[in-house]
Amino acid sequence: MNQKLDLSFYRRKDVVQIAKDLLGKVLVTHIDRVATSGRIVETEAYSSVERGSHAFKGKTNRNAVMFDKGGVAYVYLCYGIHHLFNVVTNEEENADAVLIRALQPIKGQEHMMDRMSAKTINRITSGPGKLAKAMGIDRQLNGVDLTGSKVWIEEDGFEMKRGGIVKSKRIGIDYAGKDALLPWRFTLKANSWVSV
DNA sequence: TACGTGATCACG
DNA sequence: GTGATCACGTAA
Repeated sequence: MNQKLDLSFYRRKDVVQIAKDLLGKVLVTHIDRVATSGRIVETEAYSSVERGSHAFKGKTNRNAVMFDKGGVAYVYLCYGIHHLFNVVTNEEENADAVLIRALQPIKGQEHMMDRMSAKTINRITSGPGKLAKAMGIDRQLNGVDLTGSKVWIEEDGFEMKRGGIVKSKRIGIDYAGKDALLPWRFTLKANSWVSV
């Protein structure tokens, strides 16, 4: 049986390290009696002390769960269309989070294709909006406990290769000025499921 | 490159 | 109330 990541994983202080550690882990959802899972191949770290983060300007209605204790989901609607799934980290009032940007499908591929109205599985979870839809994630999961029964992240014995992580700047946050240049996006090297 | 889409937030 | 903005995806 695979091992769910526990609260001690999420409540560490170094969100950049957590973003790296999440690569190779498996995101699992059980939603509407449908089970899906996929290996995490792309993440981005967000810290409340830099302009790229939703929490930079303080607590608002939307970002409130980012200020919770680590180990809950932060899900919000982006551009009126896409749900984006984040993992809240660090201790209470330290509003750090990791955006999950791409997965390699493992379980429930037929269901993912249904949800996406897609004919093939190809690149169906390569991007944060797409993977949320394919996994059945929406704002109902905002604030949900990541050690519960709807959504969690687990280990399955997958071994990360040495030197297998590529870092780059984060996507789509040009408004953050020089903070947009921070190399806080992490991908699995040469993995074809990474987003474009 | 351009734009749909709707919640959210900072103004009054 | 109102308007600008947005951690995307797809089409062209």
